[in-house]
Amino acid sequence: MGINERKERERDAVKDLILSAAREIFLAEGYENTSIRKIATKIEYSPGIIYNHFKDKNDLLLALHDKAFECKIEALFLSVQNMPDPLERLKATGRGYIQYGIDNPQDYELMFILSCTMEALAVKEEFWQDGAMAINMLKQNIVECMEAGYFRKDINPDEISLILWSQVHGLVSLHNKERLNIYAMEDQKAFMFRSYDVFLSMIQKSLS
Amino acid sequence: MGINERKERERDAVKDLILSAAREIFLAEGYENTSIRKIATKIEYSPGIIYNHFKDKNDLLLALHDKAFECKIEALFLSVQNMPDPLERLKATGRGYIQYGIDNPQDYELMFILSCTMEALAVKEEFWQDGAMAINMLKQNIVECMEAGYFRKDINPDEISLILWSQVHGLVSLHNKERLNIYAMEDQKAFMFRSYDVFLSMIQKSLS
DNA sequence: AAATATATTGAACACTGTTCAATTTCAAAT
DNA sequence: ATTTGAAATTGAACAGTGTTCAATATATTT
Repeated sequence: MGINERKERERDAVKDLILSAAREIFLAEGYENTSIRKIATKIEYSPGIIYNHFKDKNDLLLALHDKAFECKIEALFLSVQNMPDPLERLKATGRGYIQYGIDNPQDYELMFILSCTMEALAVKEEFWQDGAMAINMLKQNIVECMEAGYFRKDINPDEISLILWSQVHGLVSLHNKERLNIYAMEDQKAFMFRSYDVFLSMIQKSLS
Repeated sequence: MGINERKERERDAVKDLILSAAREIFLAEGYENTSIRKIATKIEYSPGIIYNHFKDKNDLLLALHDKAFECKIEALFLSVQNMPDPLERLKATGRGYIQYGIDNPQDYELMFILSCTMEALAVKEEFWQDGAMAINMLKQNIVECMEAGYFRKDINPDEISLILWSQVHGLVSLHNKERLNIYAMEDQKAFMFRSYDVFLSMIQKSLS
């Protein structure tokens, strides 16, 4: 039955069309300005079509979230995978996270700030697997730092992972939400990375 | 001219009426569900009245932001003001910040996450003075820790203040936005505070 | 009592997410 | 070739949103 397969392909094509139009609008105009009607107009379909492919708007945004995780966060871990030194890898991951976060504020919001994505997961009674996966990579890296002798053996990887994640998330989100303007710095981003490096040296010193 | 003063009082009374109704709805239903019409209905006025007192919705939310800062953040610094030991004061401030943030997620969003407040300030070409004030208190506290011998003299208070702020903001915002559910902990809040204490001990050890 | 100034209204505009009966499209069965 | 049935698609409708503004009501001054 090749016909059913073709139909399924056509269905998926429309879904992809919706998603890429949504992504374009979302990146250009942000969460607040991404409307069902704008997406529908862009792909020259009726607004109703979107509800044949997604339960609601949150569900559509969750699909964008998934794509962002797939493309970017996984790429981040891949890009440092070849670094043999676990501590250097840990440091580079954080720097890459910050850089990605400030370069892609819309995606970052979707993944780590907006409630709609977590609500869409809750409706489907699903777990935030993308997030869990990323944190596991981080914890694994911390364990490797312990095994390599960089970190004491009596530390708790869960706690350290939360400290590291909170630090970089704090930096990115305060920056993206314009809260760092109160630091009258000539180069705000350089100030962030400098502070992150200080943080890293504190980690290294106190955990060794 | 007592009449003009009375008129001004009446104007302010309506403004306060709007603000307290807005605050009630905002706290109960959150940012997304706080509408001009809901506020107007609650105080039994026409929707248009709000625009006699506020430029737009962002401006109204900025007024709520100001109140939240006035009531809570200033209270936080006051509550620790009497602690003679600067390091203990610094630690307590962070703990108080986290506690306030997770106890008052709506206010926290208004102050440190939402863009609407910073946009309202930008329109008025104003500076985020509330934020700057709070960070200055923090920096002052860090300087006192240096003077008391807790911290090395060669550290940069700006960088350390950003590290401290990012850490607690990261914890609160990840928690409030449901991102910490991936840590399958029996008591998530206890895990946060435990991690914060580990962070503090790291700070203390590495900066001394 | 008339004129002025201010406060307040509520309809209108252009949007929003979502639903659903009606329509179109198209492959399968007769 | 025509009917049947199922799927895809539509677009109007509903209830909501922020915002504007001419019209109205209220209160003060002349």
